Amino acid sequence: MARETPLIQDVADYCLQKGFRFTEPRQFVLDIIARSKKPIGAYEVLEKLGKKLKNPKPPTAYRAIEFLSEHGFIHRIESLNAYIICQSDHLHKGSQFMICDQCGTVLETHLCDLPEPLVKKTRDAHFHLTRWNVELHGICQTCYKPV
Amino acid sequence: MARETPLIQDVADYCLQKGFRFTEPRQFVLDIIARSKKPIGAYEVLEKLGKKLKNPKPPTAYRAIEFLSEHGFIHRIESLNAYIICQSDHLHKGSQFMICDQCGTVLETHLCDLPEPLVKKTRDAHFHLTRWNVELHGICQTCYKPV
DNA sequence: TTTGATTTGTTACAATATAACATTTTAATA
DNA sequence: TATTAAAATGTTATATTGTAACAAATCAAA
Ligand SMILES: [Zn+2]
Ligand SMILES: [Zn+2]
Ligand SMILES: [Zn+2]
Ligand SMILES: [Zn+2]
Repeated sequence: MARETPLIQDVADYCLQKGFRFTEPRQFVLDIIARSKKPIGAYEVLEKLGKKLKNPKPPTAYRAIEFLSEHGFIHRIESLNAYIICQSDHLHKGSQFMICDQCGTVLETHLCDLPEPLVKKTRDAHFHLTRWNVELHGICQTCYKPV
Repeated sequence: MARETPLIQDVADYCLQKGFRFTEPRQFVLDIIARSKKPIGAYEVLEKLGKKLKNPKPPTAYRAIEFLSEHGFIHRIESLNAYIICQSDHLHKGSQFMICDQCGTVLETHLCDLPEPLVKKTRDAHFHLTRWNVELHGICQTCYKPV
């Protein structure tokens, strides 16, 4: 398959480097999620995947999603049961998203470290942090209409 | 029904004050979630509810969950599809949880305000924040075994 | 005691996700 | 090159989580 975008190339390189196979389902699912402006559900991915593969079933979509997610190329938005391309150059322990509850747009922001007040909470509780996920809900600039 | 715990009494008072009905499904579901040491799924709530009500169906559990959640007495842990009693005296815009991926225990902590680095992100994006949810994954003190 | 709002009961189904096992692909090994 | 074992996919079936729609009951106010 022809490599279509820089992102596809990046993931191809990553897989080559790490010895993973960048198979058709993985490429197509990455492309589908990357092209989506908003978080996209697994079954919508599956439906679009059907234009590229012959009659794919849920596990095909879910496995590719799992692979891409494990390696940080996409993220799951937990409060939406949906997936979005990493907008912060993958491989980070924490994610933070601003989710517009009106138009559905999601903006990922990157903080290298968890903010100190939260770190303090984990220290106080002797909690050994491995990853974090922050989902901020509200109204985006475009949707916001002051009264 | 007899009022069993201070929490039940608190919610009863709140409902009286606000003009909501603190019906049996709501009381029982609150009690079930409050007694659970760990986040509990809707269908497990439903199963336990079956010991109190005659053959309840999913909407009965989900409606009570929705009510209690809307009014801040319980929270949904998005990454677990499960519900937990509010450990921070309800009515807060933001939640933060430490989730032990080994034993499943969840500890809620309270920050009155979103940490400044995150507030700055929302300001920069002109994002109008309404609520936030922070889910910290890791290993709790009890489960942690240093090498 | 009628009325209207709130809440629940009930049926059916939608949406999301995974278990289990057969088959194929791939690259390393013999 | 033929063999093998790991990785990945195909396929079938099903589990899990959540909701739409409408009828019936409850409750408090008019
Ligand atoms: Zn990212
Ligand atoms: Zn918006
Ligand atoms: Zn709380
Ligand atoms: Zn633990």
